[in-house]
Amino acid sequence: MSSTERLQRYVADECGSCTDEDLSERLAELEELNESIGGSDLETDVELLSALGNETRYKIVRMLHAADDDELCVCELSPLLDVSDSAISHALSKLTDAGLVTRRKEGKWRMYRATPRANAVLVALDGSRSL
Amino acid sequence: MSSTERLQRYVADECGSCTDEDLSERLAELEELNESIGGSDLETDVELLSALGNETRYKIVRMLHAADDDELCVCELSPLLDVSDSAISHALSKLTDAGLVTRRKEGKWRMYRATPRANAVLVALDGSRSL
DNA sequence: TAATTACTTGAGAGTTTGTTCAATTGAATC
DNA sequence: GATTCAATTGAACAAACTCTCAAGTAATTA
Repeated sequence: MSSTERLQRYVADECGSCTDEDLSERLAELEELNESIGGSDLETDVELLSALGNETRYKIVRMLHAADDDELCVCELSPLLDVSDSAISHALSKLTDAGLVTRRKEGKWRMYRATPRANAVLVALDGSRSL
Repeated sequence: MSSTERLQRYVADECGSCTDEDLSERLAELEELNESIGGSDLETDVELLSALGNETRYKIVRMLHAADDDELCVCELSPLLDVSDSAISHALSKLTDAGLVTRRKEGKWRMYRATPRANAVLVALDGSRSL
């Protein structure tokens, strides 16, 4: 059974009948919904979301966000996270790739800061918690 | 080398010196940053983000979001996703658990709708794309 | 009531992830 | 220049994920 046959039965269920034209029309409508995803830069968004969807990385970004527009170095993050420095470094690397944090060298220290996009997502999460 | 020793050297680097009291103070400040995460319901947020951080599930939520406040049934999602119905069902189940979609029975069809929180997160992603 | 339909569920295979350990880089200090 | 220090990188491996297939369930239809 193809998935469009099922859709045809669904449309028939909805509308009383479903010609092949009706089916094509509905498929076109759905295709349009799908097109609208095109404008959303799927790959980038999924990378961002999966980067943030991990406890260690989420905590890091939360801390940087809570630090307002201040930077923190790895040595400041480390005491509050119960994973190795190596794990923190891997996490920060992934977060950087995903566009959630930026990195700056300061002598032998590396300073990290949450990006505006990271802040926007966290604000949205906080604001939508009670919806 | 403990991570607080390194922090002590960092604070000394910043301020010229770092007594044990200075160190305690800085640690307390960082602890406060960490406390502020408490109010964010870490587990729920991470579950939500990791649920959305997958191509199949992201596409589904995007389609439901693009359908505005309309519901879609599995049979409408299926033609546009190149995975099995079973995979779609697994995906929808995870999205439901994460609070991103709601489910309703309508005869033999199952209707899905994006939650307000899902919509809020997608709007934030769209709005922050150019930041 | 037997068959069909629309999905869901569970098991299992292959892949990806997240962590640690060991080694390395680049900067500062001795 | 050798050493120390902060952080990164790569390898390795267990744990978690994502998909498919096969079987199951609840609703409709014959």
